[in-house]
Amino acid sequence: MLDARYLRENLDTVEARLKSRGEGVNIALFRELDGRRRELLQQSETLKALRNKVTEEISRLKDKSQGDERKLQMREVSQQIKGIDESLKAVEEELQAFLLTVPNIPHPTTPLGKSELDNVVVRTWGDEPELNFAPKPHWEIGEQLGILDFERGAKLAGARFTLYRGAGARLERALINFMLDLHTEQHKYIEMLPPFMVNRECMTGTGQLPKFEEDLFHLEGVDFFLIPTAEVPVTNIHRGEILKGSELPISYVAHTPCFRKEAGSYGKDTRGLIRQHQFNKVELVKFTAPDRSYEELQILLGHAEEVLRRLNIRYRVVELCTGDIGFSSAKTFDIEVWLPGQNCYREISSCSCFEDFQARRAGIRFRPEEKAKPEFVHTLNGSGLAVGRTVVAVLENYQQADGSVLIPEALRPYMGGLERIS
RNA sequence: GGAGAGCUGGCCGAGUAGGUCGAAGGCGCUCGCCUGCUAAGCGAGUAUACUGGGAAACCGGUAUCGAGGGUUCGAAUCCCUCGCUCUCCGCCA
Repeated sequence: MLDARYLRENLDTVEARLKSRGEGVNIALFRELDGRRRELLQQSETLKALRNKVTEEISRLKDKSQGDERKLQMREVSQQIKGIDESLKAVEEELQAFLLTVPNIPHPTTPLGKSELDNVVVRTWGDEPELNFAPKPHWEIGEQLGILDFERGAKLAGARFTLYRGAGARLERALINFMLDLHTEQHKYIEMLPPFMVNRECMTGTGQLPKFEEDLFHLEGVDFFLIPTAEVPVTNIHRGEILKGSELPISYVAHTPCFRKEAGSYGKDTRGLIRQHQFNKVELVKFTAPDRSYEELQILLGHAEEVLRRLNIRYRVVELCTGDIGFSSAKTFDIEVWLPGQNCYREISSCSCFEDFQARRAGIRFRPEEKAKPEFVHTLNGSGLAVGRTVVAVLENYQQADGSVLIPEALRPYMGGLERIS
């Protein structure tokens, strides 16, 4: 959410910069609501000041009957206040509803562009595997090895659900443990295991609501949502809190399943593990002081990249353009992993700086100094990594001519020493 | 699911025959004094948001005692609804 006061004072700039996302802002609506709000607020507060004053006078009267006349007047005033406050509440709700649908302002360095076609490749790491045969897509490898069962996954739940079997299930679990150990032991993140369903406040805090409700699974009977990413519960850990400046940056890592309806992506990536309704992800989340956030973004990105380096899988880092960054993001780098079976790069991580956008929605602040005024923190997060897609990358990059798959060395300790799935 | 207790400032904790309570007191913290150092001691200060004025320092107003509503001239204090925490019983992984 943008700061109403900032918006009031910088309407034109904000409008121009949101335009680069391909988003229009209803400036006239904002002006009107904001103006009406302040007008009503002043009316209400003036009357309340009067009432408080008279009320205090009444309380000081020794002869109680003397106050009767003023009580009658104040009854009138209270009625007026009530009426004004009702209008005020309505206006504030409208204003809030409006502000919650305005996306974040892209960082000035975020490349201008309309779609993913305008994203910028920042760097590429690693080599393509030398495969002197026609590489297969992971769904063929997985089915032939009997470690991925798409048909039975569909039987259990439906399309976009997969049953992992044997070494496949183990591989998923190995990757989760490998990533968590890397981030906690080497990168010094604190491991968290949050609830997998959250309330509406959390979803609003990180920006999924109110605009993207159709992408979320909602439970029947209770107002809970299944989390689409650990970003939601983990960022909301500090919702409504004032942190100490000295404890920043705070770095959390969490593995959770993620649940997404994938509405609007019918027919896309229908084969294999790429686009599932449920998938595992290891997520990195940081809370930082505003002046450190972009440094921390580079660090966080590096931590996510490190997973693929250790697995020795080729990837590239892409900087998303203004037209492609997410609703809450000011700047985003995607990590795209090379998939020989599909002869393309696929997103495996998305690392973003949200500046104070989520912090303002969720009320996450810090005191720079012991007695200083609280300021909003900056929040960041990135996948470190999407586990299902990492399985895809391992299967496709480590496949052998005979249909077996080598286990990357870094993973072998997590696979009970297994060197090859065959 | 049943019965009960509770939710006050960074923390602990007063405060119900409604009035001067943003809220005693303590701890913590900050600054100053004192003191070879530290500790102890002494003094002062120590919430947040919105809003008006001001270049600013700052000054004023309003709101906030889990959340929302009600009664009242006036509510931390009374009434209602909801949330959360805790204890006991039942059920269950």
